[in-house]
Amino acid sequence: MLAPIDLQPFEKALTFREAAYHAIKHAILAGQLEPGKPLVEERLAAMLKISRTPVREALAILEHEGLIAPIYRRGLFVCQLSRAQVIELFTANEAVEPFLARRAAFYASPEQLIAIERAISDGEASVERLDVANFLRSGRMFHAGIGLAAANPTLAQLVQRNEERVDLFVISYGKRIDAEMMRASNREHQAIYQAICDRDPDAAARLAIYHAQSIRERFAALANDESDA
Amino acid sequence: MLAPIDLQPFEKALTFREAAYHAIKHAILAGQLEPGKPLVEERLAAMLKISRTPVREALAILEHEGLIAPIYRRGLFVCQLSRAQVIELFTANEAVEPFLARRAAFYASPEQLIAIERAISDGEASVERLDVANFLRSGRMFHAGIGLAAANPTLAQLVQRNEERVDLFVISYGKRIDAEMMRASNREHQAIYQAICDRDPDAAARLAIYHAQSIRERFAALANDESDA
DNA sequence: GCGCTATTATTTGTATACAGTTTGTCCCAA
DNA sequence: TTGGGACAAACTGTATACAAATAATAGCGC
Repeated sequence: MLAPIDLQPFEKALTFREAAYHAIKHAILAGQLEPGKPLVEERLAAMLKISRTPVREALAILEHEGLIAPIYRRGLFVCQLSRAQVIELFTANEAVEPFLARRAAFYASPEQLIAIERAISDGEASVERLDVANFLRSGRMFHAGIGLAAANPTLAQLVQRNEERVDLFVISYGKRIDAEMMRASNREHQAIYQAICDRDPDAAARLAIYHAQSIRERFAALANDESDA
Repeated sequence: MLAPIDLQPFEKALTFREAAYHAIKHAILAGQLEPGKPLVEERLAAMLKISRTPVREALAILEHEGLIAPIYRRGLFVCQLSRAQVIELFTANEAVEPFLARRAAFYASPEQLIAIERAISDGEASVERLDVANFLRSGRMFHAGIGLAAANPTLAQLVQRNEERVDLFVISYGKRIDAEMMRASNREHQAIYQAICDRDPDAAARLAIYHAQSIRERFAALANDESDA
């Protein structure tokens, strides 16, 4: 329990702060640091084998991103999003994703298309292995790829952060994500990708809206199954 | 030169970090900390009469928001946005603002309408006094008001941050903002406000698009006057 | 045995200390 | 006078130290 977080994969970071930021974020999104659980600074520092100072700076950023939440003098906790918050995120995505998909259909370079395709393949591979964490990660890669291809860093970043927060919700509430849900999502990704390859902005935008809406419906159904709020 | 930043107005903040965050951000957006100028941690700490630790945490967040940028081992600098970056911000706004305006026309409460109206009045008062900093601030208040009324914190926050970064550009490049520009912007704000009051979502969205586009054109013209990139 | 209070342990929020790097300056030589 | 190198100063990035506050625990009375 002392070293589940590894600094190694992020050593490319110049500063300990960046390394801690990526490592902690990764641990959260991989489900290693569970929503609702407290994050003890000293423990994280020990895991990363650094001092509390850069850890605190990383945590300040993650807090600002909405992945963790503080209670004054009591500590930080991995966020547990409410259903209403997730709905709100999806609403935001419904505004932004079609815009990005449309632009991606205009601007995507061959390399960017390959990156998107790779994310889709990764997602499909995850279904077979029932690897939910990797499925979510591939979804983030897909949307990040679209964002990059759309040549609008601001909105791309927004979508990426939204995806992360949605995934956090899935991690806490969505134990029962099944293969069929994953396959449906992958099919929609594939369709968007195809429209972008075909340089068909209208289709890309339309499919992106459809994807955002059907994801929302799938998740609403899933959340309704849970008894609590 | 030792105490231009006052911690006083933000003492409501629980932590020094929050106070520093707000104070530094305020100083940047008020033009007291000029774009391109270095931010020395110890100096800021001295100005705020606190230690470097909470200052650094605040700076980490501001860096993440894109208001300041670091050069490794050389220091932090108030961002100087390029014209391309600003165009990109406007493009993002053109996607998001109509969405928010439309929703505001649905959901705005009477109190929220009053807040929006107050922002407009504040902007109009700024024209008379040729107070650019306050004009910009009132613009941010206006868009923040729309965002709040639209009941979508995620997108509202995005627009607010975009506005801040745009204002940063204005501060560095837009010395020659004239009364006519300010008046045109105010007129467009007024029109959007009216549509929201009339509960006319389509008009609100249309006027928001028009506003975003015409702002972009005004700024493009302004930036083109400058010789440098 | 159960509830209440006092004490101890953790843990945060802030300050200070220290090491390494970069920048600027001064001096000397060509 | 100017170019280069050593030295000094300033500043960042990180670690450690400390105080205040909260949570946990033990002891006590009933």
